[in-house]
Amino acid sequence: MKKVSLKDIALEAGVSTALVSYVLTNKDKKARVGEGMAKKIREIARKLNYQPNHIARSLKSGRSFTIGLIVADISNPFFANIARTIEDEAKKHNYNVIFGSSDENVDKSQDLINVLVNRQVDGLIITPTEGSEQQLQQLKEQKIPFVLIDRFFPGIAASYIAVNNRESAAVAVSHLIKAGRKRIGMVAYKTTLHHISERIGGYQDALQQHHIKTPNSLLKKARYSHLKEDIQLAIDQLLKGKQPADAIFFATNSLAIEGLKYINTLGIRIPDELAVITFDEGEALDLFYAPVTFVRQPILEIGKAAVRVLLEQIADDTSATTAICIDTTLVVRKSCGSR
Amino acid sequence: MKKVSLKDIALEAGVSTALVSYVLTNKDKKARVGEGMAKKIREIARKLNYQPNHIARSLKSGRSFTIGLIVADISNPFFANIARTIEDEAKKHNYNVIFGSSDENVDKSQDLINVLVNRQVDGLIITPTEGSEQQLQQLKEQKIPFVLIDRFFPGIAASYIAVNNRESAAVAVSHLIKAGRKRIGMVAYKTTLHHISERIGGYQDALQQHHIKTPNSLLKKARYSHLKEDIQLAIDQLLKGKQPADAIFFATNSLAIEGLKYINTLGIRIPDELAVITFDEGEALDLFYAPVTFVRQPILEIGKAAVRVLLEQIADDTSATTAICIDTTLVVRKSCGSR
DNA sequence: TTATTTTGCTTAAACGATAAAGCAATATTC
DNA sequence: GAATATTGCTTTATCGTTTAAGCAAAATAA
Repeated sequence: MKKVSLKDIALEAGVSTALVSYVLTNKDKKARVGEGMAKKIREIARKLNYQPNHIARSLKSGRSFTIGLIVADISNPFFANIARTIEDEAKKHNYNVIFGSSDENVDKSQDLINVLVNRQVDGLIITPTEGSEQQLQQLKEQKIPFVLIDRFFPGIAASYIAVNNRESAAVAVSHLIKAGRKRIGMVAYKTTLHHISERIGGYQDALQQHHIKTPNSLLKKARYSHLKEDIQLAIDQLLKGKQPADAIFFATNSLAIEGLKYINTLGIRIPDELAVITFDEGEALDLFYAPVTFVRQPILEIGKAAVRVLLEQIADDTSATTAICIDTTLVVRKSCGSR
Repeated sequence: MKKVSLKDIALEAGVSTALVSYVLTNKDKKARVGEGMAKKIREIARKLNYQPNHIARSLKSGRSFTIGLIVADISNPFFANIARTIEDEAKKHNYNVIFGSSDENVDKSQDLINVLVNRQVDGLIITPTEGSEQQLQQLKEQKIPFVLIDRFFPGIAASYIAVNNRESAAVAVSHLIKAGRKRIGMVAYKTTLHHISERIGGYQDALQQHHIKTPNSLLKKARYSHLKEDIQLAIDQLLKGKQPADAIFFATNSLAIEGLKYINTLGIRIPDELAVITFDEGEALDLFYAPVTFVRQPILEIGKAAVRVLLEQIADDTSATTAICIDTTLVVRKSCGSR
């Protein structure tokens, strides 16, 4: 059974396809289509179960009503949740989402951008990877609307939705300090990405503000590509010295989960022997025997804002950028001990 | 800066668009294009950074090289992981993925199918919701290729990728029995979906096989729409009677996590007071103080098989269906006690 | 040298939908 | 009754790409 097109309806009604198009896009009044004929066409369309061909429409209109979404990894709960809110929000505006995972890899990111742009997405929501500045620059030159989420490059004027990473990190670390911790370590990614630098900056701000001298050796960085090994090494180093850390601040979800898995195997009790605090939530952190205190990023807001800003940009067509910084909340639970 | 089209290249090279098309789709030999001209065209294309318009191509070819993916909820790790493998596998074949979440809701599912079909996806990978039989029937009538994952309807001839739910459940429950548990409860979804029925069937098979009389009251069903309340009630009922259950088999990931959260608040120790086993993995279950024994569904295989079968079906165009049943593995950890 | 083949390109139609412009026939105005 | 406006539809061009068909000019064969 072939797909039903305007032509089929036109044939059956004995009119031109133009007339059918006018009626089915509800321009029948404007196009002065006779009432009787309009009704007849609608009926035939229903009878044949006509479904407009979105591709043909896109070609004509130059708009695909599709958003491209590039995240680091769609199987990471943080991104999956963002993807979900973006999907929902997009659908409200009759947009669909094509997604891809960059794995924090510049080349994959470029590939994805190419593919999505070739597919004529109307705009992109991107979690940019380290070193992807030129890619964004190119998008700007091509006047393809895009919005960054989770991170951005201070040197590149682009719309983005982010949280106040520095303050949030400082609040988290201050919380550890107020809970009586003296030797606070941090585990971050080895990256130049701004959001991570800011979280590290916030960690250092808080220590300094409370006049806690902390050697640089308590700041550990793990490679994305060797997460497990690097985290284990980092934790070993943090905990096995003469003056072991009494608290660890994890820069993200995945770092915390991987870290806690290892800490579990070491038989170290949280929060008695070690306090733990992290960015991002996750069911794993809820279910942990000492539910982990964390910095909550408002995922729903981020997703909604990203879609809103992107659609504005698509509609506007000016190259003005919008930067949105959203506040986080510290959700205090058991993993930092008394308070 | 407008998008570069074949026309622009043709203009610059002083030839027709047809020639450019032949060259850039590497049909220059077949179409007897002069070597020099081919080279010239390729150079201009590179210089202008020509990117083919995928939409126009799709319109012409009738194929979009896009797969529609409908899952229950993309933010559920199980589906997010499947989505990831489908994305990767699709990309290998130059396909992209548009996704949507049905929330186990028939109407949303129908909406999604309509939207994706209108967008001319070449085929669909679907986690069908309860009551969506007609939707699938309609897809069959429209000759739109689709593959079901996770579940299927025994009454509908369709391609699907699933695991042997019944045996897997029986193996899980037998494991509990061998670990010395006598009163084994189960928490499932309240649904007629086949995979859940099968898991329940497997639970009952195992009990019967080991001649363990178990009242029906130990089988609990939670509504998807009222997960939290229903699970709490179920667990209360399972654990607070005169003869409380000494083990619980959760039919899925989400049930287990929600259940364990509540069990935690009750202060019940796993596995001493209660053994727990579940379908599906998850970081939360790894990080749990008694890492949870679970039935592992080979997500990678499922995703790959789904894409493979779908692409075969798209290529073949016969209405033959392929059903694939994959074995699971029981991953034994701490949550069922001694063994 | 003439006939035939090959080469290198162009023309034109098509995919399905949209929308401006055109054109009769009917209705309204003066 | 002639001039004008309105109605109801069709024609045609367009979006960007593909591809069969066509057509000169050049190369080869007879």
